Amino acid sequence: MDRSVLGKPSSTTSSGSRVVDVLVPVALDHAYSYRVPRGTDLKPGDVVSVPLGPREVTAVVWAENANPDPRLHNRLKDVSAKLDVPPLREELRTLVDWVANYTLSARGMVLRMTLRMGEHLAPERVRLGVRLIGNPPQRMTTARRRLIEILSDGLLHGKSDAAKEAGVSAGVIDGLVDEGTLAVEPMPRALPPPAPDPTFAAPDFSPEQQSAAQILQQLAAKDAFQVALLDGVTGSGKTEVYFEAVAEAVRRGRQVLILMPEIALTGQFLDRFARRFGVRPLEWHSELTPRTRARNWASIAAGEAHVVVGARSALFLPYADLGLIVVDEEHDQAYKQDDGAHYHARDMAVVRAHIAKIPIVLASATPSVESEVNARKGRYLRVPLPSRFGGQHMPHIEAIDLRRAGPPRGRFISPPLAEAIKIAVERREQALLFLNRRGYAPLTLCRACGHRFACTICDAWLVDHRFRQRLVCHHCGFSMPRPHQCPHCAAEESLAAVGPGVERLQEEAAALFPDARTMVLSSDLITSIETMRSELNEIAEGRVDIIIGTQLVAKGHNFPRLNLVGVVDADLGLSNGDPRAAERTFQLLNQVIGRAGREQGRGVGYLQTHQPEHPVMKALVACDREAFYDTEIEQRERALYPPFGRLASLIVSAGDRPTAEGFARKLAAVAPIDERIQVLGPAEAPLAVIKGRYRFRLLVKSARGVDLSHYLREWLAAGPKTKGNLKLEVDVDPQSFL
DNA sequence: AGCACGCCGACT
DNA sequence: GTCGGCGTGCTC
Repeated sequence: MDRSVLGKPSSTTSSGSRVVDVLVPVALDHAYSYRVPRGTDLKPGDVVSVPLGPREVTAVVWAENANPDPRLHNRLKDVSAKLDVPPLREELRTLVDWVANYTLSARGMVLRMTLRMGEHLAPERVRLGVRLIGNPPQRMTTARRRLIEILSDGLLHGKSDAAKEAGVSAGVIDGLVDEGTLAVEPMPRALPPPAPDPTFAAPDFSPEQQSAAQILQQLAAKDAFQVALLDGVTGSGKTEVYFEAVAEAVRRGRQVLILMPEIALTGQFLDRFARRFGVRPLEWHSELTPRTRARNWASIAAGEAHVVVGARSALFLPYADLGLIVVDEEHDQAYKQDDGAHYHARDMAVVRAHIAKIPIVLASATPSVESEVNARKGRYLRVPLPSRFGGQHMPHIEAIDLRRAGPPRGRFISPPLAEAIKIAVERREQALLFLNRRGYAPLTLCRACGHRFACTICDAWLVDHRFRQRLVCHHCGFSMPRPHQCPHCAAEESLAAVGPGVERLQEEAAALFPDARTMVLSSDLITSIETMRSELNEIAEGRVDIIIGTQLVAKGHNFPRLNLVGVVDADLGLSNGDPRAAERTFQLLNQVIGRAGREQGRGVGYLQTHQPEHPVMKALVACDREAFYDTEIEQRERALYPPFGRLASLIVSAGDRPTAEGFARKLAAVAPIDERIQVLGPAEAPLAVIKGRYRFRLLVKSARGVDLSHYLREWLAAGPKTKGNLKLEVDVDPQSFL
């Protein structure tokens, strides 16, 4: 039969087998075609195993292919197997395509994020159990007797559990099986964990909280896309309020995703959830073991997991029936992923909710300027929680003008702040000193010749880490022992630490308050989520008087006896020329100071600053959030910065300066002309060299409604091709300008 | 992203 | 003579 005459679409090759397009989880944008073995039925979304070059990969059927490319004629391979997991729903496949298109990343790399389950997706290993079925053996030994004793109830015991309990090896069991005394049987599958119970503990709300909770609950009761901005000050009970939306979704039998900045995934939060719902939610973050990861993945896909609390990667999981998304601390920078695919999990969460036609709650005490503008324009539903719960007061905030009341040379705690700490410690309250700088000192120099210690492969100073006894580069991780001699002029013991880091601050605090117990909380001193959880517990139990922390301490932990927060260098984030510097500083300082006075007493915050007249400081001191947003929004609007315009950044890097610069210039020269789009640069990137790679940046700026991704795609397709060690990184909607 | 293939330095 | 460094290019 002549198919072309009939014009009938056909998904069969000349040899008669069907062909499907399969998206493989590698850096490829296009799907590959595979033959479908006879007797196998495959639909889009099915998870399969396919041969790819020399290996087998887990991949997903993306489409039927009626007309396989004839150039592939006999190079088509067969799909190896269809895996026994639920197919990826169309909703998720659309999200993968959408995110890849928007961020200009390969679709295969986005798919990979949904398949992040390790290579452990093999069917749950059947655990073996052992049971007493026959007479005692001919030869009785002490080991055998102990084992039989444990199994004397006639019930099925886990094989390894029984051996462990009896203190014998598995060989003893096998011996008794051969004798007919014991039998080995498969254990029934463990029951799925119990569902969260929406009625487990009814919340005790203030009228204000009640009405906010009611709005969110109504939102969660509808199968419609709607973004709500839950806008509540620190301590207003935001979490408990959005739990009511979660409760409603659970009642309706739908799944809920709660996204959090990774570091905020604390035991405290899980306990709070358990207090409301009777069980802990399912966790998803980078520290899960492969086994747990696979199990959680499967339970999410099967719809057995009801509520998932996860870091940004949890957004791409294959939920069986997602009914609600919550993005906690929606303004947090940690939602932006910058290695590999560049995406903002909060924005992509809104996209997923839109595709799935479900509600989404963004929660924050200091919304991103983007979300604030969306709420002001009515695109998002604002749900306000304006006051603290349970009679708590907002902290009283004061600026300490370092130009007048600064500390003595070489010290960083000003007299007024020191006095306040002294009083707090005497009252047996906690104090927090906040400084967003790891290590002991950000710069080391030689007093004799002025030599400064810089990283050899980055454009950055080496940071003194006294605790580790090393000088460390914060960009590439390079480190060297702290020398005693200047490598430049050979002077002995001439090196001076310049500027403060948290370790140096601890030294100063210990000298000022010798009887106080201090603790440094800094990401480089914390090795895992578990150790962080235990350190936070120590603080919560009151075993620390003065906490000295980097921005790690800003996240949602409750320190019950903390009433004083001192910001050691409030200007730190403002100086780097980044258009988001003011927003970020405002959010960070607001959050840090908000740690004070949450449980008892009235919190006080001190801002050590050289510019008390800066809009950020003024807004913080006056507790006038609106004033900050007003000025910030006005400035963004005037400069056509996001959200009033769009940005993309292209970073060209290479092992040598001329190669990087030359390529960046060639690229800029072929940028298509479009009157709505400006291409700025190339200019040396703010961090001009990282890991020995020279970096140049192009900034693309456009009006709000422009399809920047499309423009970039056309441009890059026509532009020069990268080769050798030349690298081009595209970041649509960049958050950081380094 | 892997993984193989390929072409130049120090060694069982 | 080989082992192995990582540059380059392909994977239906």
